[in-house]
Amino acid sequence: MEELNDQYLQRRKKLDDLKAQNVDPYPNKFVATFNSVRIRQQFGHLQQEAEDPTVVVLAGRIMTMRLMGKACFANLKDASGRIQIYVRKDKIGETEYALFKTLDMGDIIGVEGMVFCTRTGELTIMVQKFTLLSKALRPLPEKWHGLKDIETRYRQRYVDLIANDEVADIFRVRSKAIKTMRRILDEKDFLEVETPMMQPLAGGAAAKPFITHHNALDIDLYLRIAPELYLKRLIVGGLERVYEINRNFRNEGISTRHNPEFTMIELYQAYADYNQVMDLCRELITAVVKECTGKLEVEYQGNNLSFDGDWKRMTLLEAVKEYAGVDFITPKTMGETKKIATDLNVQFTDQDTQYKIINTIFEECVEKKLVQPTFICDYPTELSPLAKNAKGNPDIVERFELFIGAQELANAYSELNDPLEQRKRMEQQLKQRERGDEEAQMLDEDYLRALEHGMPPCGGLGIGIDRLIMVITNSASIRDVILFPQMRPENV
RNA sequence: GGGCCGUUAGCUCAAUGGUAGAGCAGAUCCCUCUUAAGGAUAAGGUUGGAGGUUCGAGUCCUCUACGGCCCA
Repeated sequence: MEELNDQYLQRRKKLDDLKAQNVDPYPNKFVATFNSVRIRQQFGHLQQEAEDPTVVVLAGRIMTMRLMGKACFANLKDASGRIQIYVRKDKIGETEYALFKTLDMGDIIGVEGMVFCTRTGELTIMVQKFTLLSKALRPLPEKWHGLKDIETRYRQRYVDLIANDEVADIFRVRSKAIKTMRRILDEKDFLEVETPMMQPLAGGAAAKPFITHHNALDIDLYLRIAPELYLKRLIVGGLERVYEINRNFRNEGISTRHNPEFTMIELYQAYADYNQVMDLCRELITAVVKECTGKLEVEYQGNNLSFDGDWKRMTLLEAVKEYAGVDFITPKTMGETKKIATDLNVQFTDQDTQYKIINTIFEECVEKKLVQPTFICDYPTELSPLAKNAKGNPDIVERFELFIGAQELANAYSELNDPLEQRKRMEQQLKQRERGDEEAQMLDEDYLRALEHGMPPCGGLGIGIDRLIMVITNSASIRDVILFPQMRPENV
């Protein structure tokens, strides 16, 4: 434990004094009849200096105190907002008032009293009785500037939430966004399911997994990088429409847009293809934007994003042509491709295929320009081992990714349901893995067995929830939309 | 992994290489419509850590920890 400062010691002394006076500083419960927002709703009409005889009871944390001799104004904060209280010696009596004066900012109290409106027009509770509900031993951050230090804000999110009112708003939006998606999918008869987080094979995406160990079984398990292969097993099983909202884990770097654990919604719809999934994707995101912001325009990091109407749709090669200025629609030789990449300062290895290099050009030169919602379609087969080929074109799959604010937000395809083709693709992946590509996928025999039982045609979609929340809350860093982002451990 | 920036009182921030300061919070006192309440007094620091240069280091150098931003 760090060294105790003067303020901590002061509060410890007050705590001891309270106990000596038989005041319980941590009582078991308190029944409130109101919260701050309901008080505003019910009594907001009160004119200046008017009062209402209704007795209200509410609880909250003392955020500010203005002590004036025999009377004190304070502000309480609860989950719904802040409300002013007014405590007067002549109303609560000498002993109680003396006790009130020993309270500190940060203490949690319950109050009972009547609502009135001050001369300056602020709705206030005239306290008749108060109860200490929890003594705070640590001081609050600066009341005007709040808690600014980014490291402390992430490490001690509880202090961040107490001191900076707008932080909770982000997480209310997050909750609302997820509820909206659930509601829409439930209306469409999707079944919400839970599939393993610990998997014997980490499949469904190109990413490095975390490894853990099960002692009783004495086997290594991977934290999942995606739920895809399990959800599609459920499609084989006949559930037809399933979705899961949960964490994925990827053992990669941490940045403003990557957290090792992040939240995805994945959904699969039997008998649909990627075009239908594209409509569903747009419907979901549009509804979330509308529900959370009230409009279809969003200000994101200096750009005005419009979610109204149809969203731009282009193929990968069209996007590379338009935004990187290089035309791969007319076929190029490998030599030409490498020269173009070199000219664009895009790095590649000798083992990279042509499409791999084009994809890298896309990632480096195009993604950052995809600010407005844009569907990129028709990905190369070799980079999409779980997606179904476009009709009559073995090089291209029916797949799209959605980009918003220069970030990949969603990924979807018509799911590959040909078990023999899938085996071939997984064997190719395995070869790449053996050549040292750590992100190439593993061969999952049980998944192939499932496909051999017959999976209906199916469209699948994954949406990165954290990034979606970043967009609708105009957050620059993924850490601002994750309550407890991953940090290097501190020395406490 | 590389580059740049940051780390000073509980919090928010100052301080040409020359006595580490302010506001808020805390303490004591005054104050019954304040709201960043006000007034008075006193107190609060191993300047992230370890070395080095210097008569003298918060400031310059090296290493290191943590964080931020950018690049890979």
